[in-house]
Amino acid sequence: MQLNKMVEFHKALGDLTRIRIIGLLKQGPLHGQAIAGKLGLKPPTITHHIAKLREVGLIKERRDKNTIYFSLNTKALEMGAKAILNIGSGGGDEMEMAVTAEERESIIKNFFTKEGKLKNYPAQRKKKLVVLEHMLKGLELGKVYPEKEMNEYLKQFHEDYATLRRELIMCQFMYRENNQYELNPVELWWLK
Amino acid sequence: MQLNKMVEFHKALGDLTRIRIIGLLKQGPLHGQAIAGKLGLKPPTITHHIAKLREVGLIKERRDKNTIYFSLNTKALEMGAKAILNIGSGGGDEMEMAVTAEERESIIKNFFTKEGKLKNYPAQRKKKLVVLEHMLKGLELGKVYPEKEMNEYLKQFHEDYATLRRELIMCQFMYRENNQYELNPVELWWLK
DNA sequence: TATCTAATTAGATAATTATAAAAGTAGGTG
DNA sequence: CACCTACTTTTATAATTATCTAATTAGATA
Repeated sequence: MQLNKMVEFHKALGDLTRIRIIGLLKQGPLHGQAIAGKLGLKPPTITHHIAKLREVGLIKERRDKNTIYFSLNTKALEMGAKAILNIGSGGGDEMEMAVTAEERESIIKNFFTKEGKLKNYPAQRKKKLVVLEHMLKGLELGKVYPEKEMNEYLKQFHEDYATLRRELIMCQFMYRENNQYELNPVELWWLK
Repeated sequence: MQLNKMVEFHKALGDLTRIRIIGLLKQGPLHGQAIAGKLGLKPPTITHHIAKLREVGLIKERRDKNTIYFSLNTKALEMGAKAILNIGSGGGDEMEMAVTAEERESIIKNFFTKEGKLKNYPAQRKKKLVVLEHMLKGLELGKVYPEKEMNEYLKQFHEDYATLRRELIMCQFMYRENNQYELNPVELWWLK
């Protein structure tokens, strides 16, 4: 995980109110005013904290009439919590830093054809991450993809979908559970 | 883990400089000026950050002449990181809050004889925690205790050392690794 | 003792942020 | 349409904190 994301993740948990919200949501979905009531705080404060948690992918939400039910993305919590344990083992040259929007654009232009095919696979870790992220933009956060569907999707970028699939897992952009694939929300919170 | 400790733990990790320090120490011990040099910061800044990390039990140190070598307590990191995953499952009535110094003193007075023997074992979780913590004050942070020595130590409080030993593990004040016992620095950072 | 080195403390500044009051928005209902 | 409810945005304030410079402490050595 990129260092900045890791910092944001722990910053999100480094607040008593947000920890208490997590404790509440662990027991099941709740709407904003219910959270405010249980914690003795005002609704705007809850909005503020939910936004912080959402920014790091910890919140799922479902709307019912006027009421929004917030729930905890436990998978994201788990992956985020464990990320610090593997710090430095990313095979990277040193500590990873954020990539600027310009760099990102240039990398994508260099590695993809006009038709969107992957020309070749970057060796440099930083570029690899940008390329993998780019290919995930057509997938949906929270949706579960069977292996066959995953293969079909990746084939649009390159014949060797198996390598791509493996790389996605290795870089932790996706995780696999009994042959089904899902986006890792901790790495990909920026995807809408 | 007490909620406040959990907040402090994540606050400690919610800073880019401290995450980078952890990344460095993961590779081996370093002294203050070396860390400052590698990160491009001044020594006082490193002192500041090391103090934050030490407060939550993440730093071990060894002195050699004038130089202090800091290293990472990886076990503490691991236990702290995983604590959030078990939030709410502490069997507690609700969210645990800090115990005041007065409460603590009163609980200890009630459950121990003048000679330091444990009169009976509290049922209420809050009191249980205080009692267990109290008995650990004679142990050393970072030291490894063989089972036999552990039993001897606990016998000074109660004949039924096996129950005490089990409770210490269950409440995560200690952890066991191939029949050796060690204090959990995340729970017990306040011990000296 | 004087001196050197490494770490810490004290004090100052600039940046971040948790909270709430007040105003605004968006969807649902009479 | 007017009205209600739930959430969000804006703005302000108070508290926290990351960083530095300058001064201080602590230990080792000559």
